[in-house]
Amino acid sequence: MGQGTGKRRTREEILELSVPLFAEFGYYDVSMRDVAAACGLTPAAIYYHFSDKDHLYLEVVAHEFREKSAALLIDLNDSDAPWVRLEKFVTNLAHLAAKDEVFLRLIQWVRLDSEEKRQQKLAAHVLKDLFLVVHRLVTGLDCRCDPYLLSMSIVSLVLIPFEGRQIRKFMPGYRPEHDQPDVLARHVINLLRLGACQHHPAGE
Amino acid sequence: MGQGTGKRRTREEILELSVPLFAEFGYYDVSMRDVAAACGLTPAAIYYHFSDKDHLYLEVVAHEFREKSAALLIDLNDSDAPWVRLEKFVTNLAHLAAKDEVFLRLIQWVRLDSEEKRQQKLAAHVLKDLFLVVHRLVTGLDCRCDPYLLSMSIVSLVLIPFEGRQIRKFMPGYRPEHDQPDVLARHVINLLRLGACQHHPAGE
DNA sequence: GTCTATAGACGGATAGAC
DNA sequence: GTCTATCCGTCTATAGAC
Repeated sequence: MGQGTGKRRTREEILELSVPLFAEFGYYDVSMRDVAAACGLTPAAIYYHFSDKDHLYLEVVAHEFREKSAALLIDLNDSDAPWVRLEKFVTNLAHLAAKDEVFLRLIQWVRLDSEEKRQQKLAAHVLKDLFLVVHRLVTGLDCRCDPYLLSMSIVSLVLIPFEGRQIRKFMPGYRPEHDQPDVLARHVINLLRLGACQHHPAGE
Repeated sequence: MGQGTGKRRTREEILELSVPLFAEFGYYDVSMRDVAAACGLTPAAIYYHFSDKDHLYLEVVAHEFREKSAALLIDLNDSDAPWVRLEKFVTNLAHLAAKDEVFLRLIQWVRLDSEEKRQQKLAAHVLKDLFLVVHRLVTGLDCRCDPYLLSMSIVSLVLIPFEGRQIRKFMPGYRPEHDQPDVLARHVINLLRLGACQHHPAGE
């Protein structure tokens, strides 16, 4: 192997080791020194691979999304009925959110980004694909709702309970089972199918 | 009026002028110099009123929540039917979220806070009250759902579409009307009452 | 490719004059 | 109460040796 391969490998290692840092602390509260230390390198070495902090951050987020969002499409067969596919997707998303706090927090940081340009890039190149998957699932449902609003609702219903995991423990009515992805997925699916109240006492 | 009143007034002015700063940029990316400049003071003057940056931030968030969360209880009469009260609350929350980006972003910063102690304080003393209001509304609904999960769902459904306002514009299917609080509130209420699909073609 | 060393700006916080 | 002046640490980024 030539040097080119080694260079690429180091670059990827920097990305992978930076992901949890930026996920936990966000852009401003992670210094290039922190990144370098996590990689066992010096700051100067990081600058050899990435022109500046902004480019590093953008690539970190994009890298994490490429890695993780594939898991959401597992088990989604075109042969399944629309509601079955949606249920599988919701369950997959809940499991990803429950397991992967890193992925979840990166989405939050993107939503909060105070630099407009950077946020636009991330929205258009990174988040859009995830949203598109949901949008396609929803349009197959023969729904009364606006597909766009419904897509947004589905993502919100699944992700936000896990985003606020720490906070949620302090809210009245909390029980540990609320942290289980299958419990939340079931709740969301029921809500989407029937609403919050029981209309058919005989059915289901 | 004595000096004590003047001191309290300055202190409150600092709080009010700091709110939009911390809301937009978060804890780490707002310096005491920024706060001082926004108030027309020097950093040393800020330290006369607040012992350190952390205390200032905590009081800023608490102050904003005291100011704004009262608006959510407008029009909520005990004489109304449970579903009417919920609809009013959802509408109020949607309007607050649509109008008041400052309030909305502060909630996001609290959820993302990487300092556990600070986050716990804010969750227990600031967010809890808001959640309690929803929880009480929900328990009056005679619902099939877990009240805790349903409360979380309601808050998510209303707030998150406005939190991601900038991002949402880049997602497929977006139309400007999706930004109107009444449109979203209607969508959420319909979802809660009936689910995403139409079960009663003859009714409603 | 990675290092040491450093420039230059900015951060939180304090001392002491007024 | 608010100021000026300052301490001291950390930040991004670069220059140049190896």
